[in-house]
Amino acid sequence: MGSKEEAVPVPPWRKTRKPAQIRRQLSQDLIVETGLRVLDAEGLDALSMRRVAQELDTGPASLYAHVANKEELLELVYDRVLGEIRLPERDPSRWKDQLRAYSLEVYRVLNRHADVARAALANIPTGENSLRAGEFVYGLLLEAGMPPGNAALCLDRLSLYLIGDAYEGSVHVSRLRASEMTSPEEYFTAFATQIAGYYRTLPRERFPYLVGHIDDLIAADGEERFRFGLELMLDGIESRMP
Amino acid sequence: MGSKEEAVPVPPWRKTRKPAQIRRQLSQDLIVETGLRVLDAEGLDALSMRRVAQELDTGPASLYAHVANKEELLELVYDRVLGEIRLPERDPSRWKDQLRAYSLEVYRVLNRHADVARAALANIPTGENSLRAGEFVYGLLLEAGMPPGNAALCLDRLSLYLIGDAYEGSVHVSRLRASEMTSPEEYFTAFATQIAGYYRTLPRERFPYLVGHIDDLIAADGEERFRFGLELMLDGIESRMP
DNA sequence: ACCTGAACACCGTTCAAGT
DNA sequence: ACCTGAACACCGTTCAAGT
Repeated sequence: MGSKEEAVPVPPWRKTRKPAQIRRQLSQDLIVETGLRVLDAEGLDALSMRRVAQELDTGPASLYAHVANKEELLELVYDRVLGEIRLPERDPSRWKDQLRAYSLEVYRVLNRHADVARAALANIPTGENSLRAGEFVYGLLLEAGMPPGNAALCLDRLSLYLIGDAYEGSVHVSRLRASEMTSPEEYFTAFATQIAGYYRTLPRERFPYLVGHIDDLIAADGEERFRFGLELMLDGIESRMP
Repeated sequence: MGSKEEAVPVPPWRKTRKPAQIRRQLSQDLIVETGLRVLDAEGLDALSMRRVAQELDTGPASLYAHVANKEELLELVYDRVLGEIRLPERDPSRWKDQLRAYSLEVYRVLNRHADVARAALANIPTGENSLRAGEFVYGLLLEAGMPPGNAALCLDRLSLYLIGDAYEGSVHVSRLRASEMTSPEEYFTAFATQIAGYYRTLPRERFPYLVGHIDDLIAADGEERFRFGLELMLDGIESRMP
């Protein structure tokens, strides 16, 4: 009879293959969750079907029972992230403030999961949470009195701006990841001085304005740029509000 | 002695390897040109180092003598495309018209090489032609009287808008390519009716505004959307012009 | 300096076979 | 219905060897 001692560890040369009856309990949610974890930790380039499967202790083929293909997985991950967007009660009398707050909320959510924007722009989102956000913005513009056609265009262009900016930001995040730097600030200053150094080597007679204003060109950081562009759009929208 | 007849075709079982002396005459320009050709014909997904090498009748390793890696190749292809942008003489008294015309020119050039935008947004362009375009816009804004800091932000945001829109367009082009449709118009109507059909299945009580205005939401095509967003930005810029 | 074949360490997806 | 191993047809990049 065996003793009641602690179980002996499995010897390393034994391939501890679980019996076929104990199957992995996969599910779409689990796969999406795992995908997001890989995305957050190591970026879009690391997010492969094989990698997600590995993380779930199975082979890549197993995923295809729950997800049509990689594109669908990315869409699902993206919509999961959009679920983090918190929306207030609509108040059309304060439409501009609310649109600004909404945009900053999206900015923060997308930047929290840097690389997800790289997946977003490549697809036409029709997920639950994407619709929720769209309904909020579109409803706000209509209730504030904008004609439906113009409101549709405003929604479309604002969304493009939010995702486009996040995409650009994600490029920097993946460069930060690739470099050995730790803080975003360190990366930002390193990047800015690198650009500035390059600009200083340019022929002044061909690019007088760029070379002459290097410091102005690299002054603003990502969030300042985002806010400036956002105000450009909001002012443009305002001037089309009856 | 051999006859003077027509040369006999090479038998298919003979591997007609050219003698090692006749080396391929590669060059960076040739590689970039070939890359662009593949991109235009079959899209970004088809543009691989191996494919370009194949097109040039050589192995993928040969490219690395002229190009650091795939990223550099994409940057070079992108800047080659930007070289097609034609710029007028700057006339600051007509800055808004000129900025509009410039934007439409960029729109057309980027859409002519659909997928190149997908390569652009992923990199920080420092090429010759990218600088040329930047100098034009920045100089125009400065000469029109805008303070350097604001002009830098306007340049940055306008560029993001142009590339972001082109990127979005390229997604549709690659879907058009994947489908069996021939004309962009056919694709656009198919896409619009598909979206409309999907929206009609949504629960009305949760998304009243979106479901209630389906036709307004899908009415505008790509260029209309682009122009609307452009005017939003130009108006915003104008209101910051002293 | 430029070019090459072979190799390395990866991909997404399919398919027949299992439960 | 769900899961699996093996295979297919691809990737980008490196490296030692050639000229």
